[in-house]
Amino acid sequence: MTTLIHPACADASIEKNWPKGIKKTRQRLEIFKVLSSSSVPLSASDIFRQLTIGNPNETYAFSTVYRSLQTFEDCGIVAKTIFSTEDNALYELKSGKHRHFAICLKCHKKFALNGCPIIDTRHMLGSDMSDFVITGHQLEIYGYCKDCKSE
Amino acid sequence: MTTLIHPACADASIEKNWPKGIKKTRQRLEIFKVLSSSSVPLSASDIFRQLTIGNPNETYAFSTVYRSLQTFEDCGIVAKTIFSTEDNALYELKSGKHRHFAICLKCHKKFALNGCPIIDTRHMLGSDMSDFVITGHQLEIYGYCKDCKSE
DNA sequence: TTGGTTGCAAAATGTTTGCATGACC
DNA sequence: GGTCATGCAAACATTTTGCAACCAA
Repeated sequence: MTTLIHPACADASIEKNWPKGIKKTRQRLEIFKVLSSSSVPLSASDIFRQLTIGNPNETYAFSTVYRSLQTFEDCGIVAKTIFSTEDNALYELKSGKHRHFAICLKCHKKFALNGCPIIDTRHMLGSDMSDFVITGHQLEIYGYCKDCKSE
Repeated sequence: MTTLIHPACADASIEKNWPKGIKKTRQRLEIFKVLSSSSVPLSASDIFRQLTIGNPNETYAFSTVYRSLQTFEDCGIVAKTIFSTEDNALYELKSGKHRHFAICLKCHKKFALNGCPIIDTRHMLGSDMSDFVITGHQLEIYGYCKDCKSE
């Protein structure tokens, strides 16, 4: 269990994006790396699997994954989402611009969409809801992907 | 455990909307009634609670609630949704027009929105996804409601 | 009557927590 | 060295399943 210069530490984006005030542990660095290398949101099990596969001689606990993700979320660098097609939470690094996904109802694969439709969300709130403060929104598009639509 | 003319059976909307081919049991009728009397999606526990409170001398099983909801969903009269602010599934009767909700991030109350923004979802799919077949979408608006925004 | 439905209990799944050990700063 | 994070196991919440008894059609 080496604590020398860990490969993950060499990554410039980690140095730059690491939240202030939280310890840089081997586990958190690895989880961050897994997240940053994925183009779609991952479940805790996805992450755990990648950790153990990628580092067969290290040990990881599921609770560490959950706690690290929670910490990252509290720091504002990770977004937790529950899609309607899954029954568990998925996590992704927050990038500057938020994204939406098209999700296949059969294979559950997710496809990042081009940007975000300019929705006049204000307009949707009735006059009786003029005091609701909008901070964000989530949009998911459902359907069938290329591989599943023919079946 | 009377099986005479049950109050729920007298309700015209149930007679009219009941899916063909599934048995009309006391439990299913009561669950349908709970769903149809709510303006927001309900969890299985919500429904179970209302069943046992509303009918103290009847017995209900949690599994019956889940199985009935699954049956209703299969028949196409109930929609199951998992909102990102909760970690469990919510159920509602499908009305003709689909709805969206504004959800308070603090108290998790849901407010039905006025209709649906006309989103050009097709436009969001890149040219590489021209063979994705869109069947629906889900939109949630997040923020803080009147009672929570000041805190 | 008969197959579908229920209640109960137990299992499966995803997530959280308590606590002693261990690692970062 | 002191504090915070980890690993492990156990708790927890939600949902699913097996099975015998029961009920609607």
